[in-house]
Amino acid sequence: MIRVFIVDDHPVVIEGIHSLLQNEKDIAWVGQAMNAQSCLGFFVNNTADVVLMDISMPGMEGVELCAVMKEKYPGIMILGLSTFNQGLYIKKMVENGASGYILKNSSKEELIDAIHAVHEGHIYFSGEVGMALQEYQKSSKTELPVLTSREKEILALIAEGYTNPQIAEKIFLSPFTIDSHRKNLLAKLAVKNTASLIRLAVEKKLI
Amino acid sequence: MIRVFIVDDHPVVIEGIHSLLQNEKDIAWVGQAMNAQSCLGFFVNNTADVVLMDISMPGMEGVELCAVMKEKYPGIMILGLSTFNQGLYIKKMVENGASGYILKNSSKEELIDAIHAVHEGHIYFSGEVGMALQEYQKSSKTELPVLTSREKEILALIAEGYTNPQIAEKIFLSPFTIDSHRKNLLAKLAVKNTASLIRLAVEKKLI
DNA sequence: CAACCTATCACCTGAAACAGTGATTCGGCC
DNA sequence: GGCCGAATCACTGTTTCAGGTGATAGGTTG
Repeated sequence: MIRVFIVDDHPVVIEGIHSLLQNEKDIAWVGQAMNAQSCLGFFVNNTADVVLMDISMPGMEGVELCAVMKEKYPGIMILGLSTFNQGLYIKKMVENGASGYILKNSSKEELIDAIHAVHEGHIYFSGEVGMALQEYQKSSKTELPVLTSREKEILALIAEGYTNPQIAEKIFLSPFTIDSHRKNLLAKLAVKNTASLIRLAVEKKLI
Repeated sequence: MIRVFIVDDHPVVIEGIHSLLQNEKDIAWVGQAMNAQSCLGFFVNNTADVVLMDISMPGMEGVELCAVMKEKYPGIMILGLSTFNQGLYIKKMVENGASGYILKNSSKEELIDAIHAVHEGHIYFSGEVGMALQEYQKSSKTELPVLTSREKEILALIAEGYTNPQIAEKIFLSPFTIDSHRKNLLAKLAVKNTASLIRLAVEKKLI
């Protein structure tokens, strides 16, 4: 028997999901909350196996609530729930401990599949969400200028915290050369200092 | 009928999985490869629905092969397959387009569940893998010194590419003050220059 | 072969970052 | 009330970075 709790600020959604799950033999409805506070209040004296959680709520964001819940009760599996279908949000939810993510307009079957999957400890994304996530990952990589292998090498060393003289010594080149490559990196990636350079490099996974 | 292809450099694994899937009514075994080249060769004139792919292969890494395959044939779903259970690899696979990840010692049921899930476009991780992934995400956040709100604010502005004088002007403080905060950031995070600072900040998601 | 890109090296100047030291104010806490 | 940390400001050096400009050598390719 899987004990399910739901957090959503839309009563309609709570009702809808409640009725969808009503006749499921192995799913028990243990409670509901319309905001983060009352959700946290519930879990002081109660528990659940799976929490369906809206990511867009007033006050505390779903993302934050997710992190707090996982911190306090690591055993409770969280299934993200939203009308949104945006890669960024989904990624953040997973980074904060959610075990899955489905859209509110999912079919009954999808909902129940997802609840079972996360309850068993799996990570599960419904089809549409999975697509969006991969699309997002993809888009965050494209449209980048091509760096030469030397440039990538030096970029990596800069990111490691080495200065130009140190890099020069390390790879047996003149400090002037390192400086040239560094300037080319700034120009190619259209940034104006080391800080933006490294940020871009890490975010676009160039290193 | 789901057409399954497998890439793995261990014949034993290919055989094992072949026999596991042999009696499945809705799964068709369309071929196998023991390295990235022969895999790519196969898909020139053939296709499949799901590719089971080892992530640790000699020559081209599974991670790279995954990226190439997804680039050429976005419709083919890739299911990572390994004896490893390390968050970093798993994350990289997903970033490169894999739709799921299971361990080679998974049960028959898990394997078949996973194939169905990714075929339907879902993203799916088996229990052990999901745990490892979340554990990894978690570990990448802990053990960090506490930054004050001012420090976080200035860190964010540095990451945006602003210099000390610019930040000073922006938040109405003396450039000396910004410099102090900056030094505190370097000290607290135990790094020695902007490059390492920003790298750490992005990787640990401080900004 | 000429055009082009890469990788290399060089110099100069000004701006920014880093290192060290120290001081004041303000608020929270025992 | 005294202690502590956060936040602010200040000065002085030294090192590093950024911008500009230019040169040479080697490989690719039309």
